[in-house]
Amino acid sequence: MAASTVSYVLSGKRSISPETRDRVQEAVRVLGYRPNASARALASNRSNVLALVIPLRAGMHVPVLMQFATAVVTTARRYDHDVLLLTADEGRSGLERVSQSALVDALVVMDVELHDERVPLLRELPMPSVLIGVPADTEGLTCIDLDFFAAAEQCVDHLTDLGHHSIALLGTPSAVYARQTGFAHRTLAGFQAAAERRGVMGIETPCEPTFDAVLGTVGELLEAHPGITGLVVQNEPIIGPLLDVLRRLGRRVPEDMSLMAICADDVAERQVPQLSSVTLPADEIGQQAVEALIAKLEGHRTSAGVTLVPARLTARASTCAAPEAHSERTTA
Amino acid sequence: MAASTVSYVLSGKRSISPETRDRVQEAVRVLGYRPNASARALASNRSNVLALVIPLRAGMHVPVLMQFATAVVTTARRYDHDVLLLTADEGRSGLERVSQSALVDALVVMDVELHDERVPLLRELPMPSVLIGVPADTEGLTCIDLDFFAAAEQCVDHLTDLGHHSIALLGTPSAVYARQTGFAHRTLAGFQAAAERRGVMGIETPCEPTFDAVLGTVGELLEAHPGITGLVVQNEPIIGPLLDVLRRLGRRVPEDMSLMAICADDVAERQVPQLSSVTLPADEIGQQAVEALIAKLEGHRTSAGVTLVPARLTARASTCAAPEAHSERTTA
DNA sequence: GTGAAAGCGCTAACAA
DNA sequence: TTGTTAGCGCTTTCAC
Repeated sequence: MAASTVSYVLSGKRSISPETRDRVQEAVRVLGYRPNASARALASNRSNVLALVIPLRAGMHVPVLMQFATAVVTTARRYDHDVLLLTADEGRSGLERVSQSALVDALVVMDVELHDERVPLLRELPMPSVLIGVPADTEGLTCIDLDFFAAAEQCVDHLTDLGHHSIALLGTPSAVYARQTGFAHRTLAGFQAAAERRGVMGIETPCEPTFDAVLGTVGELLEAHPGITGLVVQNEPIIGPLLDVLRRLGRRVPEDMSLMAICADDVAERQVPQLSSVTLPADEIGQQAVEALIAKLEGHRTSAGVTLVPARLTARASTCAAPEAHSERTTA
Repeated sequence: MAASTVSYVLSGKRSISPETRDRVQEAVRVLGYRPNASARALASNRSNVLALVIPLRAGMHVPVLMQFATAVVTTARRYDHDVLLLTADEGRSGLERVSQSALVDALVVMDVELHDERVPLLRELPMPSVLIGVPADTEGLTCIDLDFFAAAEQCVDHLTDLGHHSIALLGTPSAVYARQTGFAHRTLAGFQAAAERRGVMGIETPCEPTFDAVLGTVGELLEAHPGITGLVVQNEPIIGPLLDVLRRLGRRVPEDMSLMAICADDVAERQVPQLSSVTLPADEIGQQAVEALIAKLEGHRTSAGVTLVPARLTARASTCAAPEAHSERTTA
């Protein structure tokens, strides 16, 4: 019984007679044998580890990140890979380190900015990568993300169809826009485009995730634009406070104010009233990211490029027809 | 110039003449040389990777987990280690896999239950580990956690000192108790012990993290025990809804109802009013966990055993003297 | 203070 | 279908 035979039984890379296979498997079981990961990686030039770069920066909402991370780890395990956790604060050097030392076979990069300094590096690295998010120049990259442009459009369309003429986007904290984070920008663009296309007034404002900030932001917003009857929120942590603030301001949801969110379904359903929303399918995106990487690793000729997961809107209890009193036409 | 010389320059494991050292470092810089991680691990029997087992189970609050994870990664990097992310749903087999294949050098295990099935395994594995959390039998283990017993005691003492005689603990979701998660149990025990010691009435109830659940739980609680004037919350996601519910029920904080939380300081400070709290120093705990592991890896004779980070209470705006109207003595 | 050489435990090409 | 063998790229002992 040669060592190579064992190796081949375990990897299935060549055909083995049933008897030998069984004998090997039995021995493996009895001895509790596990191949040494480093030796295997050294010999095969594959570590079977993926790097996941998670942002730990201002304004990122943690539960969503965790949902991505979970999906990535779970999917990676399905393809017999492990996941090395990198924080974005190591920046370029972290990516260089883990790829040049061959610690990992491939990279999943989250929280991509429009002009992300890591993007040129990713093009050069001798290693496949997938971005969760879309930078300005996607040449040579594989990106996957929710179609935030369409998500915002659908929100505006839904509200406009209900007769709302004055709509606001309550966005992410301003730091996120300042960094030119892709998803926030694409949402904003979709919102503006749809408002213009539908001929309704669209106002945008960032919002920090504290109760006072929500109170202040919404207060000023409604003071400056009293005719607003529809709100689109892309900022998970403020959803709770926002509902509270609207109550305090005497605006009932949805009778006086229709509310839409771009967030995970379970978050939308947990609110009172349940929110009409465009779902942010973190599981699906994380899974697709890993599957794209695995395909690349296996040398499949994958059509690189940008994959946008279609936006799916679910109408729930937080949106209804615009109140008559406010339905005089207002144009942008 | 022998390969070994380069190795020694990089590791500093034997003295090198300044000239050779400089020459090597210059060459490394120019060529952008990085040692191959697998080869290094194979030869040295050290992967320089730690495993972090993160729970993704019912009732765990995500931002806190992320804070732990960040602290672990950041600290690990300071000691030149990387972090492999495991989810708790792989259970024992995940730990066996990464340790027996020598993928990692050591383990950080979070979300430990009182009778955790992984604990016996950790004792047997040929690899150091640190638990964040404390199981029932800590023989041979290294554990680190906040002193939740003392945390609860301090909350009760603070409220009792302010003249409150009837106090409730609004705990984690019941699934967390059902799993006998260590931190929840120790908090409960500390709450009961302190209430008894101080001769005040202590009522405990779990609470699910939805608005309706909070409304229901608190409603029933105050109906059954109208004399309650002090609340201790160990359940971060319900803090916002709870403040809202109390407002709806016409109980002002702190005039009618004093409120204490066991949570991260920034969470307490973000509320309106700012909450008196015992801090949950996830950074500190995560950092200490990694440092304990590194010490073990370096063969330091570390006093294994349980390290409880002392509870630190900060009084803020959510607690005050018990209202006169309710201050008739009530005993348990 | 430096170099030479023997592995670390696998995989994969080559032989049979 | 199986065995033999040459590395993979380092670290570390041993010799100088």
